[in-house]
Amino acid sequence: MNQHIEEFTTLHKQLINQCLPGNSIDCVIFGFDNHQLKVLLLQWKHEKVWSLPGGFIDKNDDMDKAAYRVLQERTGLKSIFLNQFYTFGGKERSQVNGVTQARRIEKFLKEFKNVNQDLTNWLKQRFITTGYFALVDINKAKPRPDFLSEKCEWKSIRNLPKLMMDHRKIIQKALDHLRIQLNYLPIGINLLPQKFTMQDLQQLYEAILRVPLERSNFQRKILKLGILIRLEKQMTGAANKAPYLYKFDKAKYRILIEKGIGFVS
Amino acid sequence: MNQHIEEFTTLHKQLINQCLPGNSIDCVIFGFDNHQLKVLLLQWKHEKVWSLPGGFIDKNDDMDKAAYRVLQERTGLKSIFLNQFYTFGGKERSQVNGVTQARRIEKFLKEFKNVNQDLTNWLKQRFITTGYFALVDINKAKPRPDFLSEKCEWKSIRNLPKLMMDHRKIIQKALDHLRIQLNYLPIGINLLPQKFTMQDLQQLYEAILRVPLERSNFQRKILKLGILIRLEKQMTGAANKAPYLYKFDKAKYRILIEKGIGFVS
DNA sequence: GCAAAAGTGTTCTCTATACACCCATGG
DNA sequence: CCATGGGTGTATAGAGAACACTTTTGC
Repeated sequence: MNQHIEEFTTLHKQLINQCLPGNSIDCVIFGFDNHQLKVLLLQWKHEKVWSLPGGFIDKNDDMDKAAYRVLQERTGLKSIFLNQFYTFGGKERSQVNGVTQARRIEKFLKEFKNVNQDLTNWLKQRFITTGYFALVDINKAKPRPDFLSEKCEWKSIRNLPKLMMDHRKIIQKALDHLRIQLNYLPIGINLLPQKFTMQDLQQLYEAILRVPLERSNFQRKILKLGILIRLEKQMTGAANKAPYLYKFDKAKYRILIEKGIGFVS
Repeated sequence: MNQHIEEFTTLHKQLINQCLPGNSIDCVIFGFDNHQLKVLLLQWKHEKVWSLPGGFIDKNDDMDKAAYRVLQERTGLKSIFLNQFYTFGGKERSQVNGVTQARRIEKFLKEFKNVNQDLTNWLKQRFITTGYFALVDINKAKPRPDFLSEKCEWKSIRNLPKLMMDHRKIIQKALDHLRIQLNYLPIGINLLPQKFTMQDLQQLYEAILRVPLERSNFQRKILKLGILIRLEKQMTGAANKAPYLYKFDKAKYRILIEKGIGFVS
C-alpha cells in the first residue's frame, strides 16, 4: 500500500505540473492471433470495466510522443506502426449508460486515503482525447498493466467486454479507419510474424474486413503487388500440400506505401 | 477604439472562464472559383501574415460545435459540409521560421492598452488544435473578418500567402485528406452551385487532384455513378455546342456516400 | 488411393484508357 | 463552312470474380 501512495504522489506532481490539462491520448492497439483481430485493453483495479491504454501529454513533448510512450510501456515494443486517427471532443464523452467518469474516479481514488484533492479534480475535468491506432505482432508484445490497472489483456474485437466512457466508440472508429487503410495500403507487415503463409495473410484480411475472400484470387492479387518474397515450404505434418512461407520485401513495401490508389484518368 | 476595449474585455471573460484551455480548432474552408481551389484566410490587424479561421471550445459545447460556429461566423453559411481531419499537437507548432506565436500575440495585444495580462497569458499557452475541413459554395459564402482581423479573403491554394504558425501544414494535410476522400466519395455537391456543367465538375476534380483528366472518360465515369440529373442546355453564346447543365440527385448522392470502394473479393 | 489444402489456369465480365467520330453553335 | 467544344462510340488492355484443374502431403 505504501508503494501505491508513493506512486500517487509522483503521479500527482507529474500530472498537475507537467502535463497539459484537458488533453489525453488513447491507443487502440491491434494484434492478430488465432484468426482473430484483437485489441489490447486494461482493467482498472477494483473495477469490472475495461479501458483503452491511454496517457497524458507532457508539456514538453509532442502529442505523438505521448502516444508512442503509452504504446511502448504497455507492450514493451519499440519499433511500432502508430497513426493518429481521430480526436474525440464530445462534451458528454466521459459518460456512458449514465455512469460518469468523475464518479468512477472519485470512488476509485477513495481507496487510497492519502490522495490529494487536486489530483481528483485534475482527473475529473473534461478531457479531449486523441485516438491513435497501432498494429503490432501479438507474439512480440508483452502486455503490462499500468499501476492503476490490474490486468492488461488482448480481447477479440468480436467480443469486447464492458468499456468505460466512449472507448467502444473509439475502437469502432479505429476499425473503420483500418478498413479504409486496407484499400490502398498493404498492412500485414505490422501484424504478422516475419514468416507467414498466404493463409495467415488472408485470414488477417478477412478478420479486418469481416468478409470471406476467395482463396486463389486473393493470392494472385497480393502476389501481384510484388511485395512478398517466397521462402521455403512449411511442413505442417497435415495430410495436405505444404504451403510456402513468405516474408515482406521491406524496400518494395515502403515504395508501395507511398502510392495508394487514385482517381486518375 | 472604445469598442475594441469592450470587445477585448468580453473576449477575456469568455476565454478564461468559458473555454477549454490549450485546445483550439482551425477550419480549412475550401471553395472553387475561376478554375481554382481556394481557401478562406484571415489577416490580422497590424500584421502581414495570414491565418486560418479558428476558435476555441466552450466548456459546455462539443468540439464539433465549435468548428461549426467558426465556419458559420466566417462564411454566413448554415448548412455545411464539415469534417474533422487531424489534430496537431507538436510542441513547437506555434513557431515558424523562428517567429513564435507568443511574441506575435504580445506585440499585437500591446496595441490595445487596457488588456489584462491574464488574456495575454491565456493566448500564449501551448495549444493543441484540431483541424476541420469544409467544402462550400464560394458564391453563397459571405466572408467576414472577426474583430481581431482586418481581412477575410479567398486565396488560391496554388499561391498561398505567408501563414502563421503551422497553418500551411494544416492546409496541406487537409488537401491530402480531400484527395483521398475523392477516391471513394462524390464531393462536388458542396463546392459547386446548384446547376453546373460537366466541365465545371471536371475542372473541380482537376483542381483538387492536380492532374488533367480525359474529358470523355470523365463524363462517362461520373454519369455512371447515377447521381446527376441532366437539365436544360446552357446557351453560352460561344461558337460551339451548348453543354447540358446538371444538378445532383441528392437522394442517390446520399446513398452513394454510405458506400465507398472496398477491397472485397 | 483418398481427403484436404495449395498452387495454377481459364473464362467471363467490367473498367479504365486512349482516341475517333459526329453534333451543335455562332461567327 | 469552319473552328471550337460537347456528346457518344469503339477498341484494347487490365482487373476482378467465379470456378475448374492439378499438385502435394500424410494417412
